[in-house]
Amino acid sequence: MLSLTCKTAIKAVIYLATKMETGEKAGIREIATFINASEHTVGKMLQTLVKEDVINSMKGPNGGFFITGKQKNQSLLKIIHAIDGTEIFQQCGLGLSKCSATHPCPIHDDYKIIRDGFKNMCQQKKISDLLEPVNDGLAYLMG
Amino acid sequence: MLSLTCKTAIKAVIYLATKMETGEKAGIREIATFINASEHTVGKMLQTLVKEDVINSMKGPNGGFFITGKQKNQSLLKIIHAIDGTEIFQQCGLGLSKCSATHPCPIHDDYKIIRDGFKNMCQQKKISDLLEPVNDGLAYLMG
DNA sequence: GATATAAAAGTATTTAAATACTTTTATTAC
DNA sequence: GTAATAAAAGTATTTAAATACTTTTATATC
Repeated sequence: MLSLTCKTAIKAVIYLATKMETGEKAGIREIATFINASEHTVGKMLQTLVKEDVINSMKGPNGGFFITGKQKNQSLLKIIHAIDGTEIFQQCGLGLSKCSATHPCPIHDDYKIIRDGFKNMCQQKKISDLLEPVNDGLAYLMG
Repeated sequence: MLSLTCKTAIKAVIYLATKMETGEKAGIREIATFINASEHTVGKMLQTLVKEDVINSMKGPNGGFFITGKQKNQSLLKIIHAIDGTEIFQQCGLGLSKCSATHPCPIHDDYKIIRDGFKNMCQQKKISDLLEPVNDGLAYLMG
């Protein structure tokens, strides 16, 4: 459902959030290493997140990417929309282009329940929620 | 989550099931047209479904693809496993290769609930269940 | 058994996502 | 203001899925 880049984005933002406490910025290479992803993919993806105001960046020496306290309260959905677009939770389970309640595919209602459940979960989970288990060593961003 | 080919496969099998009543076989072109998919993709995909005993085929004049009454009682999951493999409902929501209860990603538990719910739905739905609304003109395989 | 039909099988191309590379721009420190 | 640093931006390549094309095999009909 989510693209690989989107999953990478979520991990990168959580990583930035773990750095927030110390006020440190993180560079592309550092982030890519920590979440075990391609530097190039991470670089491009971070650019998008900056444009969409999910995170911030500074160029130059001591520059890098960082996140504010306000941004830490953003939901997972915000990241997903920034990377994979806003249509992602509308799509038909069988790929019909115009699937709807009045022109449903055979699994329309059942799939909608699952898809909406996933969307709700992503809407409720804030970056700050996901950060805690990582900080406590109870959850991981790689491996 | 499911590949495009897998969604095509599900629609193709439902279409074959609608033909079962009359005992007719359906050719690649007919199926592809009815579910609005590429003939080539459909051809290859049907070969896989035959190998995996999800459907049957006969070569030669009056040949084509067909499904038996027993096969009509197969679950969606059977089709999904045949096309996308059996690992598909094990995968981590953030793409970690070794995500587990003892080495979880930050959304492990929440994602597992969604993923297991989807799997259960696919396990419970039989081809025969999905066929009915299509036969009754209440659900569609294209559009 | 020759012919026609339709799937099976094998190979090639296209497409979109992911990854890689290069150049430009902004910022800091000296 | 020069040099160094790091992101931004633009372009190119790789990869895997999807799609397309070609040849072979099995079956039915005459």
